[in-house]
Amino acid sequence: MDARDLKVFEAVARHAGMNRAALELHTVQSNVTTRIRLLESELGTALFERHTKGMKLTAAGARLLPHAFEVRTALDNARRAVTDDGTPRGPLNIGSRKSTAALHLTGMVSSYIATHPLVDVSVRIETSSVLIDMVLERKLEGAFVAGPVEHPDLAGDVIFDEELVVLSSPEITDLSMIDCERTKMIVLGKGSFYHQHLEAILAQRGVKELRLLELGTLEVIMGCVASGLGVTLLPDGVIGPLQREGKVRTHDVAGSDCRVQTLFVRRRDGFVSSALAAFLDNARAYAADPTIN
Amino acid sequence: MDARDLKVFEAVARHAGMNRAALELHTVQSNVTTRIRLLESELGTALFERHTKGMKLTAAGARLLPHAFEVRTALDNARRAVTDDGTPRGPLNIGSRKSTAALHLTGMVSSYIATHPLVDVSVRIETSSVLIDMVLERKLEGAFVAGPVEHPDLAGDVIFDEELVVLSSPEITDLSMIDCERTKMIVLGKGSFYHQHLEAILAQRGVKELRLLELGTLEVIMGCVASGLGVTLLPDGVIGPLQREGKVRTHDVAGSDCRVQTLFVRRRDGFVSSALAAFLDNARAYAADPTIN
DNA sequence: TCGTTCCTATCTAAAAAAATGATAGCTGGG
DNA sequence: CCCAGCTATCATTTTTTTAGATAGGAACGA
Repeated sequence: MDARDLKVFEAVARHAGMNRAALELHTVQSNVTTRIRLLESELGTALFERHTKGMKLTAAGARLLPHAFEVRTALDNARRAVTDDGTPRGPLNIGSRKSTAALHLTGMVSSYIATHPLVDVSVRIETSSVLIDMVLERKLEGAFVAGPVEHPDLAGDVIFDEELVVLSSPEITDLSMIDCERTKMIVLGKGSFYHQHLEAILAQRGVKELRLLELGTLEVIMGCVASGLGVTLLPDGVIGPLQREGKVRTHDVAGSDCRVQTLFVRRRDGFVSSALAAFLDNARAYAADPTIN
Repeated sequence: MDARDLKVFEAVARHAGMNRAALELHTVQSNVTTRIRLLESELGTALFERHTKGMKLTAAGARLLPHAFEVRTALDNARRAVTDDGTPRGPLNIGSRKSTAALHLTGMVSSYIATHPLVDVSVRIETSSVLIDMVLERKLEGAFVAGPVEHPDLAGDVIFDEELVVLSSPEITDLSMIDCERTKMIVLGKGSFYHQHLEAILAQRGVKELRLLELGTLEVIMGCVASGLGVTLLPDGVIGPLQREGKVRTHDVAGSDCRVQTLFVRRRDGFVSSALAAFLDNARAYAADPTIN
C-alpha cells in the first residue's frame, strides 16, 4: 500500500465511481480499476461493492478512508516542513473571535508584522464555534476562541486568562446606583460572551432591563463609559490608563465566575509553519506584557 | 514525494549512508542514490550533505525526518484499520503502574477476557514514567499511569479518580493513638505514590518514623491492617466489605490533597484497535461500578 | 607512499510497473 | 429493446525502477 494508491482510493470513494475518479486523477478508468484491484488484493479485503451505477464503500473501505486522509495530510506536512526553512514568510491564515480581536489583535499583529515583514497575515473574524469548524476543516491554521474547548483533533493553548470587571463612569460608586432608564449596556457585539455575562451580572445585582448599545471599537466604548452613557464589561488588563486617570471606575464581580480564557486552537495534525510558531511566541509575549509592543 | 521515497530517505538518514541503507532495503546502492537524488530535485532542496564517509542530514533533511516517521505510522494505521473488522481479537499490549494493577487490574481484566476470548492480553507492570516512555516508543498501546500527564503526543483519559483514606484497625479511632513502636506503614510498593503520601500524611498528623511493611497483594494488606499490624493508605472505593463488617476503620485525610487520578495514556497517533477500544469501554464501566464484573 | 577499504555518482541494459485505448459485459430506465 | 453509464479485461506502449558494473574521492594503516 502506498500513498498513491490511497489517493486513488480516496478519489473513487469520494466520487463513488471509477470513471469520475479517473477524470479527477487525469487518467483513464482502466487504470483506476487496476489500482483498486491491486490494492484490494494486497490488503486481502474488498474495499468497494461494485454496483451497476458505481462503487460503494464496504465496511473495510469505510474504515480505511479516514486513514487515507491522514496519510495525505502527513505527506502534505512533510512537504511543507522541507520548504519552511525557519524564517517566517508566506501566508498566515488565522481567525479570532470579535472581542479578542478588538481588545488584543492590534497589539499582537502590529508588533508581529513589524518583526516579520515577509508574512502575509490574514485574520478572519467569526464566532468561536464557526472558527473551530474552520480550523477543523483546515481553512484556518488556528484561531483565538473562547475556552474551554475539548476536541480530540484540536490542540488549545491558553493565551489570555483574564478577570472581567464592570466599568462605569466614576460617579457610579456602586452598581445599584445605576439609573436603569438612562444607562445602557455597552458591548462590542450583541449576544457575545461579554454581553451575556454583563446581563447576568447586572441581573444578579438587581439592575435589570438596561438598553443595549453596540459599538465597534474599544476606544469608543471607553469614551462612552467615561461620559456616563453606560456600563460595560471588559478584561481588567486592557483598561489601564483611563482608570488611572480616574475617568472610569471598575467594579469587581469576583463572585460571578467572570474569568474568560482565550485559547489559540489548531489542528493537532496541522503543520505549524515558522510564521505560525513566531506568531504564537509573539502572542504569548504580548499576553504576558501587553505594553511590550 | 511518496511514501516509498520517504522510506528510503528514512533508512539513509538512520544509517547515515546509502550502502547501509541499500542493505536494509534489500536493494542496491545505485538505486538508493537515484531515489534520493530524485527526491531532492523534486523538493528543490538538498536533504543530505555528501561526505566521503557517508551522508549527513542537512537542516531541511532534519526537518523532514519526523514527518517521514509520521507518514509511515499513518500508513501503518491505515493497514491495521482495514484488517481490524471491529471484533476484538489478537494481541493487546498495555501497561499498568503497580498500585493500579493491584487494586483494579484483576477486576478489569477478568471481565474483559471473559467477554473477549480472542484477545491475547499482556500487561506490563512498571513505574509511570517508564510506562510513559514505552508508550511514546510504541512498545505499548497504552498504559495506566498516575496523573496528571502533559505531553503533546499523548492522549490521556481519566479512568480512576479516587479519594484516598488511611486504614487502621477498628481500635484506632484517631491517628494520634498510633503506637509508633509497634505499628507499621503497610504499602504495596516501597517509594510508591501511596507510600510517599502516607508518610506525609502521618508526619502532618504528628505520627513519625513508622517502620515499613511491603506486601504484595491487597488482600494481605487488608488482613494485616485488620489485625492491627499497621496502617495503610488506599482509595476508598476498594475497601467496601471489610469496612462494613467493622474489621477496619477509615480515617479521612480531606485536608491533604489526597486524590489520586489514574489515567490511561496512549499515543495520539497510535491506532486504537477494537481490542483496545473494548478494553477501555470495559475499564470505564468497571471504574463507574467495580462490582459490575 | 602505496594499497586497501569504504563511500557516493553515474551509466546501461533489463525488468517491472503503470498508463493507455479498445472492447466486452452488465444493468436500469426511457 | 436499445441506450446510457458503469466496471472488467486485455494487448500495447510508455515510464519507472532495478541491477550490475565502473569510476572516483578520501581516510587509514603498513
